[in-house]
This record gives sequence, structure tokens and C-alpha cells, in this order.
Amino acid sequence: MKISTKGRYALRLMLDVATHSMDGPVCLKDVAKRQQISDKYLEQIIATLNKAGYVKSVRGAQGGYLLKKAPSDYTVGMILRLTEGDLAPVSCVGKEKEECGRKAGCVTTRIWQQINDAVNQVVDHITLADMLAWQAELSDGEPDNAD
Amino acid sequence: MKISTKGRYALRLMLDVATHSMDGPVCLKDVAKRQQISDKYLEQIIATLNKAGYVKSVRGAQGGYLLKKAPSDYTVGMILRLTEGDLAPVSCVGKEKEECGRKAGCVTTRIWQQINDAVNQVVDHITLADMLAWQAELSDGEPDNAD
DNA sequence: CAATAACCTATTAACAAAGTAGGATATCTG
DNA sequence: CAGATATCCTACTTTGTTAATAGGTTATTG
Repeated sequence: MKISTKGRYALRLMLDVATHSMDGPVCLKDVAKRQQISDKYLEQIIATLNKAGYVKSVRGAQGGYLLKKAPSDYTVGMILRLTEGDLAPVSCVGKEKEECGRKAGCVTTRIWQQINDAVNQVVDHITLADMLAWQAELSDGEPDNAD
Repeated sequence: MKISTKGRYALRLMLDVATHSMDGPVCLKDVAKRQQISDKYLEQIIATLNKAGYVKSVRGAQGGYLLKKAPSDYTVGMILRLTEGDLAPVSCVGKEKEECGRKAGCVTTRIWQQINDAVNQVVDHITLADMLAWQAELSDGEPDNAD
């Protein structure tokens, strides 16, 4: 039941870009430094976000990444599903249902369905904008992890 | 975010024992046949359940397993946590918290915490007794998977 | 005593997670 | 234009976990 680093890093990456893109594109080297994540690994992760059109890239010196839309347009669910794949606890529930043959008399499915619903309820109702607000409220003026 | 076969099988195993223990101990060979799971694998899983005192074993011919308490005394959460380990989506949340250093300014933790709470809310409020009721309601007289 | 079934431990095959590595391409700045 | 910066792209490796298999020992019943 763990969320992998890919999904967790993707979320921190998006949040970091959202936080620091006031003055131009945010480059991965800086994100890597602030978030303490390998920049090479971030490269792979942002590639997914880029292909999905979640960020806009600016190549070359002084380049980097920008969010394509407003922070309030990105739910945590969107970001996690893109990077993690379906968040369903088993493959016979969720978007990409895989039938298991037993479906009819299978009572455990109800549980997986409820877990799935509960998780979605959380992740689909929190946006990057919410997280930005939390951040502001927490550090209240101080920089988060900036050096 | 997947639940492994270990946890899923454990749940079906417990439910199967609960369902079929009216007339004496339930042996793994029968569970394996009904649930279409390797009996050798079930052995390992029930060992965990046995050590935790969730089931009572009866050795020798005509032996098998029985629930130690009433079905209503086993929540899905108990069974899953025993076999899967902590259900928390990340290691810095949940029972066995692992500090990650960033804790203070870490805004993503709130999300993992909320997911954790949501999942627990589901699994800690469903018991084997509930599942037995669902089963009865579904098949309504017919045997579930019995041969 | 023979069949049954729990108990115990080790091993393995397959897969995924988590990152590394090395280069090609585009763009800005001096 | 040259050089620095930073994205882009693909392949590889390492490590750990999952999901079983395998092969035996011990206890109990008929």
C-alpha cells in the first residue's frame, strides 16, 4: 500500500515549480537542491509531466519549467495517477478493471472499492493551490527550504 | 498503492474459515481448492495468522483451522495490517513513523496523513461478520464457491 | 501403522523500484 | 560565434520485494 518515490517526488516537484516560478522558469538543478532529490531522477519524472502537458518547458540557458495552468487546476490525484498509475488497491477495481473470474461471488471487492473511493475522495479534492496555502501558513514569510 | 496477494489471500482465507467452520476445523487443502490459491502459499500466510492468535489450529487428520473469536471481532484492518504491514502510504506516517528530516516544512505529509486516515476509516469499520452478511445477501442460499 | 494435515525453513524466478550514466539538442549570454 | 546552461532521450544497473515452490518434520485420527 505504499506510494512510490516517483509519485511523491512528482508532487514535490510540481509544488516546487509552483512555488518558485514567479521569476521565470524553474530549472531542475535548483529543484534537486531544494528538495534533496537526484536531478537525473527528476528529469525522468518531469518528462512524464511534460508529455502530459502539466508543465511547459523552456530549453537552453536560463530555461526550466513552468506550470501550464493555475495551481488550482492540478489536483493531487491527477499528479499521482499520472506518475503512479491507477491508485486502486487491487487491479479489479478502479479505472482499468482487470476481471479475475471470481467477480460474482467476490465479497472482498467491496472493500477494495471502498478503499479506492476513500483515497480518491482525498486526492481529488486537494489541489496545488491548497498546498501552497498550507506552505504559506506554515512558514509564514520564511523561505521553505531555499538556500 | 497496491495491496499484495498476501493481504488479499489472508482476507479470503479468514473469510473462508469463518464460512466453513460450522462443522469442524477447516483444512487448507479445501480452502485452496475453493479459493483457487496454492495451498503451500496459504500455509505461510496462515502461519502469520496463527502466531498472532487469530486462528486456532488442530493438527493431524481431520484437523485444520478455526477462528479463535467471533467473526465480528476481526476487522479487515487487523488482518491486512498483520499480513501487509502498516497500511500507511508513506513511511513517515502511520504507526511506525520514520522521520525524513524534512518534517517541519513538509506539506505533502498532510496528504499522506489524510489518505492514511481515510483508508483506516474503511478497514477498521468492516469486520468478517459484515463480509459474511454480504455473502449471504449475495448468493442467498447457494454455496459461494464450494464444490 | 497409514493417511492426513499442520508446522517449519530454505530457495528461486520474475518483476518493479530507484536511481545512474552518457550523450544529443536547443537556447541564452558575453 | 563560443561556451555555458539546461532540457531531452535512451539504456543500463542495482537492489529489494513479491509470489510462490520445494521438501521435509511432527502430531493426530481411524
